[in-house]
Amino acid sequence: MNNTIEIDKKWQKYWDENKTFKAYNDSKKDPFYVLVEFPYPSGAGLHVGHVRSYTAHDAIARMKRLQGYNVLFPMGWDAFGAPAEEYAIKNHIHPKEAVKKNIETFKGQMKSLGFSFDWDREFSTTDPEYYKWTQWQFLQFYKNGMAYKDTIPVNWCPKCKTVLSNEDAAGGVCERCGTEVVQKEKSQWMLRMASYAEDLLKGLDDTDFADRVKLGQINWIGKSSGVEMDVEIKGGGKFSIFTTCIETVFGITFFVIAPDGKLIKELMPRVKNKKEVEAYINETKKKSAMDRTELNKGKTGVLVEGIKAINPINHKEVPIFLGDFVLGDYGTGAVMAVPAHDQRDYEYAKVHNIPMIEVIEGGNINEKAFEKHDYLGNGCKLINSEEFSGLTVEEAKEAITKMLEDKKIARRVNNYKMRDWIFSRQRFWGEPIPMIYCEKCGWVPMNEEDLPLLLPDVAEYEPTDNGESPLAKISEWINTKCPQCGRDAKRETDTMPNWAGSSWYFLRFMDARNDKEFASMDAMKYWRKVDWYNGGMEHTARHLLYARFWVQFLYNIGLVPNKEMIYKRVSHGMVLGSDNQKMSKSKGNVINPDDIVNEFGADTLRVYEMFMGDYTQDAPWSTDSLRGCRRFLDKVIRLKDKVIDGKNFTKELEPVINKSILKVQRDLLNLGFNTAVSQLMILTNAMDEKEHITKEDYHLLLTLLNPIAPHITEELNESIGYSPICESTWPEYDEKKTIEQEKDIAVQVNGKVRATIKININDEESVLKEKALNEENVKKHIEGKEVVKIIVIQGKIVNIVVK
RNA sequence: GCGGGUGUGGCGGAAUUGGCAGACGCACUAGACUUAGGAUCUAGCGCCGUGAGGCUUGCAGGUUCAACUCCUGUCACCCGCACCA
Repeated sequence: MNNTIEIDKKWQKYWDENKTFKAYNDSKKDPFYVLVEFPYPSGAGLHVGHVRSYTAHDAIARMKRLQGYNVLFPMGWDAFGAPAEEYAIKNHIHPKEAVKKNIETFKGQMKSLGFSFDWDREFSTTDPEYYKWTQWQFLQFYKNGMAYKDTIPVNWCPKCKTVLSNEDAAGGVCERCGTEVVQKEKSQWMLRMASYAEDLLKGLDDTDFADRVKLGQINWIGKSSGVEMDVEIKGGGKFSIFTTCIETVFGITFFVIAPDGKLIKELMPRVKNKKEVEAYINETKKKSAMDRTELNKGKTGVLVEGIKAINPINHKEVPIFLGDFVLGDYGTGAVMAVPAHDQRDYEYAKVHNIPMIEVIEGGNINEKAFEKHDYLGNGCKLINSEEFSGLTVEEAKEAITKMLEDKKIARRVNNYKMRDWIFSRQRFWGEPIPMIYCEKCGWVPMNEEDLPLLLPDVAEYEPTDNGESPLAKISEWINTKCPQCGRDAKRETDTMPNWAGSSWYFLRFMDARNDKEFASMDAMKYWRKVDWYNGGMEHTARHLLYARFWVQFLYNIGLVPNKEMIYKRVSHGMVLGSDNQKMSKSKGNVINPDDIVNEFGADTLRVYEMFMGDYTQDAPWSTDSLRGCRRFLDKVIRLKDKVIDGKNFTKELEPVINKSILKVQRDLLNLGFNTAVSQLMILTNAMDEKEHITKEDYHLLLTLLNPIAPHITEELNESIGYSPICESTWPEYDEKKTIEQEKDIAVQVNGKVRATIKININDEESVLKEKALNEENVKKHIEGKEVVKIIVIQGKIVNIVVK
């Protein structure tokens, strides 16, 4: 059949014209919301990797519709961001033109693959009708004290000329261009995400994310429970440290404070070796995050002369050091150092010749001890710790904490690695932050009714070296009036990060055309939440965390019905090149889905990508295997020649038919797409073995295959005179009929298969024993031996144990 | 270093509660039909062995009538996080 493309087009048109996949907000049916991450519409077009996850969820959506659900399966565009902007800089056109063109390409490709998206809900994050609400939500953050401006050392990418969030600069390297990130002091808009750390952790209990996704979130939040303890400075003043090992407090031989923290600034007047200390502080500033972690593992630092701390537990005088392994923005920016029992402290002490005090038995002061790293939790006992000596680590932890708490010099606290969200970008192509700076009133939010604050049309989009957005050059845009006092004022020129628009788009899909609210509470209450959300593993730390934070905030101010609006999160594996490497232009191993669709048809590509392997694992591309899937579809087409009239299933096919219904519907909901296809092949083969099959047999096969291969199945189904599958229902299976009456089972002697016997499912145990013992080969193997026992598992196996 | 994951034929991969390991497909081999075959059909296809049979799920043990599956130890590879106190 070489009119595959025509068939594809015919049914795509049919679905479009009949609005087959429209989701209704006023339906009496049960809702089911399937979401695939909306793509960034790049110039490269759709990737075969997109096809994998979209087909998988398209199949789920299609089956769920046939099963009577009101399915919401939307698609849109996450179109703010650097690539469109870079394209615009190069070609001197407005990024929105590039975005428009790319969206057209993507959409055309998606339609050619027959994805059952409800296109009536389509939008782009760059639409003013959409980003109006992103800006509006920012104002809610601001008005609730959740957005603030702060001057902090931030990650700065010298190439992209913009600030990056901690998440974007993971590993000390710019996420986008790979350039080493440097630290720069800048005034930035921040969202108080750190204050949601505990809620984001707890909220995971109300979700059904895949384990690896949950772990990704937990790791990123990075909770650690410990004690914050006040330390007096000799001659007045004090500071606090954070530790998770308070039981080692008698082993303190020095303290280390962060060179980039506030504490050293406060102490500076009392420091005797100011020059040395200042030099070290400056040195640290110059170091990028990279230097400070990867390259420079050695423990640099300097003694702070003239200042001594007092160990609160035994009042011993202890020196204070500066060391860049202590971070200014984590914990209190100061640590107690117990070199006898901590790897880092040990290394530092060695470099700076600081004595060590052993306080836990068995925690030898040598490098080997740290390899074991196991004094915790194995009942080791304290020594050299006054009245606490002899207690186990666990007991001492509690007892010392209690004692310090009672004396009011320590508190139990939790610390989190996750920081506040740096929300400013010095780029053109993002949502303008709707804030105005007035000399008299300070930062003032725009009036909500003046939103959206549109991006202006300008000629140049280049970011500037001084760290200002290109918007800063457009004076007619910047200059405005203060909404509060009416005086001359200036707009914020920074824009929002790429993650803003994607933090709430799934809510907008629930009510995409609402021009009064970002989404109505009624619509959100009807859909409840995203039942099933698919996206790449690379987004589990950032996007998912941002989105959950955003939603939790909206929930707390009463704007969404649930604290978690995403229930299940699954992740697909990558489609690799046939050389088992990540697809890339430079490697020349890229497969363009358009080429495949044009040569083999959309259904072949869909079936292949479902069949290629475990959905959650990476899988290499194989054009040979793809051809095999085309052959499978050809076989389904040829099967039509065997169809004769008949309203019932062929009797002998009933077991495999019922089994297939069960397996396909179960597998589609358990990410078992490859085994669902395999079962459909088995069913096809079983039908193919028959001289004739009934129309009903054939219709059943086509219905089960329809979610994965929707075009060809509709065409064949129509050709035997049935009404469209997309308007009919999913078949029911009969549990009883899935069981075969007769089957072959194995007979083992001492666990080794020696024969197979034909049995009836109702055969008694004694009958099975008799049948087994009558087999020639079985007789041979038990001859002259004593039969100890015979294990019979009904309908499965017989095992004869002999001695 | 910490955390997680994965190891099954030539390849992609199957295997509810332990119950015939290798489903399904690819590649390959032989044959049929053919002017032709990248079509279709038939048969074969884990390894060793002519055979009976033996061996086989990274490796080594253990539990069991029975282990890819459970337990202990171990190796290899991959992916996150990483001076977070």
